[in-house]
Amino acid sequence: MSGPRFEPVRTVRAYERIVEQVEEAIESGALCPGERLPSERDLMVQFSVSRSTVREALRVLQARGLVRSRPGDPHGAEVQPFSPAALHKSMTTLARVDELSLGELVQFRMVLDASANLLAARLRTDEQLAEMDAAIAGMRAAVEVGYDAFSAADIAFHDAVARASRNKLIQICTDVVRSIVLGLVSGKIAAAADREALMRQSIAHHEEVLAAVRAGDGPLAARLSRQTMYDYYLGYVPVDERPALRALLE
Amino acid sequence: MSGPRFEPVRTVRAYERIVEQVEEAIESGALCPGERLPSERDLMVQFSVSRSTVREALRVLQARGLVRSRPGDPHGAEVQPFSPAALHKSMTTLARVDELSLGELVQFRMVLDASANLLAARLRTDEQLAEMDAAIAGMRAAVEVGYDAFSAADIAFHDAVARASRNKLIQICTDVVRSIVLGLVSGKIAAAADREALMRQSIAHHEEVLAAVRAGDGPLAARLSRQTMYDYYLGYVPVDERPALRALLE
DNA sequence: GTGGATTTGTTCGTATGTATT
DNA sequence: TAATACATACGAACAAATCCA
Repeated sequence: MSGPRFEPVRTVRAYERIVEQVEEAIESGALCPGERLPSERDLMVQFSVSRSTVREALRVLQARGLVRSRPGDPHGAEVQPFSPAALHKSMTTLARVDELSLGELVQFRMVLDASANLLAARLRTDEQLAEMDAAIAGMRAAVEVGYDAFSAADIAFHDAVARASRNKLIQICTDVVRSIVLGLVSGKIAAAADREALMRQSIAHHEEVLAAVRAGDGPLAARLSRQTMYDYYLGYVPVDERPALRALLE
Repeated sequence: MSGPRFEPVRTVRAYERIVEQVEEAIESGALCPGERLPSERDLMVQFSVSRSTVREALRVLQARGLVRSRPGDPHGAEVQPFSPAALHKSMTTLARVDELSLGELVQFRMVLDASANLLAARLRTDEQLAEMDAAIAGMRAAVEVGYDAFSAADIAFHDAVARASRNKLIQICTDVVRSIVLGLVSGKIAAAADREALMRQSIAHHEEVLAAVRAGDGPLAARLSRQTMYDYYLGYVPVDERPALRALLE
């Protein structure tokens, strides 16, 4: 005796309904960054729930980076502009609990950076080219100063390339994965004995990459960027993971 | 009168301290998936905070996908195995609030899928090759059945390739970005008049890719996979975004 | 700058429905 | 079935932070 096909009911928490509604309002553009949510007391009236429930919803929204609330602020929680912080958080968690290896992370950086260079070689503006020039000049100047300054200039170069790719997803993922990788190895690099030689070699490689980008040769820029990153990080990647990295060098 | 350089104090919420401690316990491996947190009442004793504060912390941990709590469960919140759900959520949010275009998303899929194929061509096992064969057979069988079945088989193929790349980050990002793209266009594809022709063409392309992977020709597999995806999605990408896609076809 | 009003952060107590034993 | 322990949700209260007149 088959009656009407009923669907399983998942009881959804009160706070979750609030999260959904506010999320929808923000993602649809009804609420823009800088605008304010009603106060907690107003929200408990509008949703007809208790204050605790409102607060649990706000904590979730805050964890997702959509709003921020400060004690005593009479204007209510502020809608935040999108930031990759939440993305960064979950990817960092992934790296730790799922034991993402340095090899996998560097491999992913090679993929992203090569693609960014490939696209940048065809889509870059002269202004972006100038930014890359400036970044390499910064790297050169920073060799004497120290690793932190060098790393900052290096980041500026890769950021300029990522922007020139005109793909926001590549930009953001580049940023997130890079900071995770640097968190794992920057200490070791800073302490390396041959640090200065590594820097000089890296600069030379970056100049080759930039020349290819300037010439509009995407495939060459991509290949050189992979090689550059490979050479730079190889020493910190466990031996048994190196073949996988080499597989990207074709 | 410059005194000692004091640093600004950021008052950190009580619930945030709880989140940090539990997060650290989970990410360090002290708490493993399947294990249970103490009950809310025990937690309020251990952290010497109120029930509401404990609950706000649990909501945040739940939003990050680290734990899950059910009403009435006498064992307390359960530590969850990592799932890309949180990653998926934040990337979907990014796509909506930052107005990620379909072109950018498809471009990113092309980058990921090409890299996965490049690596798979060199690292795949015979078993994974068989999985890809089976997936393509499934696609062929599904042409008569309908778009949903076809899409499922298509996903199975790309998943097999991603797994064969042996890079978890590529696997997860592939999964996340694909589901976002499909959410945007699957309705249009299912309703397309020339749907069946598209499917048959897609199958032929997938067979070429697989042949390259089987032959161990990574660069060829990568190039063909880019072309396959380009052809499949081109019709749904706005005209002004198409040049950026073509830039990946070298 | 001061004070008062308002808001968030946090606590406590209570009631209710649910899952386990 | 009953007992127990749990999560969910509510409401009142106080302290600390913020804003505005």
